[in-house]
Amino acid sequence: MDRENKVSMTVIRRLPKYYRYLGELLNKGINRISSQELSKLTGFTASQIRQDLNNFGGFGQQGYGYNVEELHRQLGKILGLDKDYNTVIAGSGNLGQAVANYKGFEDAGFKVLSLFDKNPKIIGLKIRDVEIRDVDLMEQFIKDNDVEIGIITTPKENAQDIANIFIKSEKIRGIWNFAPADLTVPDNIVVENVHLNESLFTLSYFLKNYDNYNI
Amino acid sequence: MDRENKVSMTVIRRLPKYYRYLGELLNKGINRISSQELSKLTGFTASQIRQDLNNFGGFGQQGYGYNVEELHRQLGKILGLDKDYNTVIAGSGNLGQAVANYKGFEDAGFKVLSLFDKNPKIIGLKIRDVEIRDVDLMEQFIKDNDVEIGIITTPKENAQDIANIFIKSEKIRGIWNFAPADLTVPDNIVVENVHLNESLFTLSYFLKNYDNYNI
DNA sequence: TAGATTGTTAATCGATTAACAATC
DNA sequence: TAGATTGTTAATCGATTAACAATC
Repeated sequence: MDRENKVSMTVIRRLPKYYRYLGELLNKGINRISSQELSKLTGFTASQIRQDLNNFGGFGQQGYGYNVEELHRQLGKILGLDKDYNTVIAGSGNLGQAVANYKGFEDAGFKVLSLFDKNPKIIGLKIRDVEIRDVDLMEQFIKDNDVEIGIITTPKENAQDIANIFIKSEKIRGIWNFAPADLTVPDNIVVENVHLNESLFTLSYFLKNYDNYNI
Repeated sequence: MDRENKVSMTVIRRLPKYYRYLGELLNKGINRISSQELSKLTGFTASQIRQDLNNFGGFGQQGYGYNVEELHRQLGKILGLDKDYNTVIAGSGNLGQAVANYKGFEDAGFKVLSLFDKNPKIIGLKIRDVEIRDVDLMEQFIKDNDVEIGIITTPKENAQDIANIFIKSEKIRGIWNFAPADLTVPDNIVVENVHLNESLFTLSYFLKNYDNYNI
């Protein structure tokens, strides 16, 4: 990683898509790809793809292109997918359970150690071997189990309180926030938001303004 | 809406956030806000906020700022939230159920008429008054009920097949896709993706490369 | 009126695209 | 070697920020 000039957010947000397509190519047994072919798959221009990748190093070879397996592994490393992460989920409703069940996450090295909730009716239940515990036990659990990532799937009213517990634990380095609220956290904690409302409203915008965008 | 020069994607993606904060201000009974105050809330610059809003018209007043209620309503209209939408959910696992249960969507005018699945064990169940039906009945259901939005919460293997049913129905105008796959659809259908993997991988990137970004 | 804040133009900054020499 | 395709520089395009006259 180049410490001098940090890579821009627009580039970083494209990396997971490259990674996904390279994984699919790998599964198909394809072991070589050019920026032009990758352009057809991803919809980004070949020029942009080469620019993006060269932020991290010269992974290609003139006249040949890129080795799929090599590039996939390199991108995985760049994205931090070469290690495992312990996570907990705060909020054990449908969304929390959906995240806990999502096979793709475990495959990528994200391990859900426990769910938490404040509803006594569901505390003690198990979701795919993972127990739902009382949220009052969460801070200690995080400390005891070296949990690095906290996932918030509570209603928005409780999101900041949960974030505060994460902060207080002094173990959580990243928060994956599904609540439609902007969290206040110290500088050393990374927050990634999944704001479903905002996504749906964008869809709705394009439905309404369709005529302006397609002809 | 200005038919001449269409508004850029970067602007559109900020609108839901404005809308959310204005809604919160409205609930607090605040009826006036300046671009500078809105800047403090949203994190966008005051200049950018004024630029963004002026894509759609002059909603403010010199020396005063913006009327919260008026701006909130205008943004709702711009985002197409001034009407209701009928939706169906294909894939009735945890994620589909989570979406069906999400109170905020119904409040915003998105009505889930039915869930669908191919698993006989869950067909017939009800999620909050909404029945899970056999996916084989989906196309006809969409036609019979004027469904405009199709939501895909199936595994990625089935996502394109579901999209094809949506297309075939000739009623669906927008697809909200939660499967980690890029769908192929005709030009007249809008697709909005929620790629949870990509979001999580971005978080993971920043955890790994934290040192380059803070200090 | 005086003060505040918009709407809008101009300047800057950053991201994308084009082009091509390097080289496998 | 000839052809293909990268890595990288330069040109273009678009988005953000700064500045300020207009005006409530």
